Amino acid sequence: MIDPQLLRDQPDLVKASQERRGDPVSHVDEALAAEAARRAAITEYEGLRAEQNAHAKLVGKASKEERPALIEQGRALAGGVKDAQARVTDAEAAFDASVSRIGNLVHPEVPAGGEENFVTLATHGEQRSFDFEARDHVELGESLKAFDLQRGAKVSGTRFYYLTGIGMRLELALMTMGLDHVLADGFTPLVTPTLVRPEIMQGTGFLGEHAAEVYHLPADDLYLTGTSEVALAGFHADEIVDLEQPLRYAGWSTCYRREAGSAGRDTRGILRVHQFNKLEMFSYVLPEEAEAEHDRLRALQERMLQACELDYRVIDVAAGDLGSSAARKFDIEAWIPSQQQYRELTSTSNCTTFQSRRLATRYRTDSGRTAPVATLNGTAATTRWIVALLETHQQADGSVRVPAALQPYLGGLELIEPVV
RNA sequence: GGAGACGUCGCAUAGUCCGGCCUAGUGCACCACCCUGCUAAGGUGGAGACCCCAAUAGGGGUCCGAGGGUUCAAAUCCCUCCGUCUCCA
Repeated sequence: MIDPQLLRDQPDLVKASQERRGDPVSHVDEALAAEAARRAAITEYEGLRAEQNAHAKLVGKASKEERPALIEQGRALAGGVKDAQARVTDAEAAFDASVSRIGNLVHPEVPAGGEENFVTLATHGEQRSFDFEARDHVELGESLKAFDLQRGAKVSGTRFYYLTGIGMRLELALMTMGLDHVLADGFTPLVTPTLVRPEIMQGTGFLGEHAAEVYHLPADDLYLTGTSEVALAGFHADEIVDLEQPLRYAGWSTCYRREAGSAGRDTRGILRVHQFNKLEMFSYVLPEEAEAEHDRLRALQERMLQACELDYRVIDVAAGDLGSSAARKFDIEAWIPSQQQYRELTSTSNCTTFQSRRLATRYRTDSGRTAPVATLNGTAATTRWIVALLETHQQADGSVRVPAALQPYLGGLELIEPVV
């Protein structure tokens, strides 16, 4: 949620941010009007309520003879209070709906424009190509018996798969290597719930524009999370946390995504699937430390990609392609030889205080007040990395070389060979 | 799945039967000061979260797991939900 104080004091700043996102600027004035209406309703209600409180006290102290008349007066007051309270409820709901349409204030350095207007911050490696016919990850996966797509579809439908044999081991190796990286960086590892209550889903912002992406279990009114970011952001909801040291968590969980609206895209293989595993970093820091933390998450991600000997670029995602909670987002995309293009392997977002404001995660300032914390998240490893790994390290004979850093996680295995 | 108990301002508890004296008491912890020759004891005072108005001070409202209801008035009565615990299966 955007800071209402900022909205009031510097609406032009918020409008400019909306503009850069390509979102309607008119939402700002609408939210301002709703905010004013809300405050007016509250002021009116509180005045009436104070009057009623004072009157009720009189009744309590009144003598038997005086009571009937006073109670009669109280009855009249009660009606007014009830009406005023209903107006407050409505005004707050309207304000809530209105303000939730406004995205986080975009960081000044974020490039304007849409998906294609990203800025490349760094590249690493060489966009590998081969002097033989490169196989795509599906072909490799099948010959290595790393996954089984047909049976995945048979059992669960399209975009489901089994990881089999070396594929299953590769995923575990990647996740475990990621875990070792985050542990070395001081993150506390967590296995998180993957079913969450509506208010947590709502609070983390995933029921906004991407509501159709989320699986819902109506019988229990629970949502399946598309990332452990949800459970990690909810972890300290309604708490005042101590940020003497940053709070850093790494959540290991299965993720579920409906992939609504992506019909026809990446239908081959395990690039875009309904279910996968992910190790997700999540940091709670002081607002002034958020940018440094963002760089820290990105640096860890780069170390992971480098350990896997992948070719990649880091992009500064354009304003129009940011999630509503993110002020800035860096994606790291690995080179996929069969596609001759970069594909996202990690993403890290600085949500500043936007996410924590709705979830009511606060810290104590030096002056003793409470203030919303900054939250950041970033991928440490996911199932999708297998795609880049297989394709990048394939060899002419169809075998796949295991990067040195990953070998210890596969019992020292140096080469993955086709199963005949 | 069945039966029951419980959920109070950081922690622990009182209050709930019988609505108004609850502006939610007490202990511990916390902060400031006093006293004390000293990592102790004692004394005095302060202190919650959220919101509104004024914006220096201050004033007001909301919050007793959550949400409804009854009432002039709800921590207290009623309903629904959530959670914790105990026993049974």
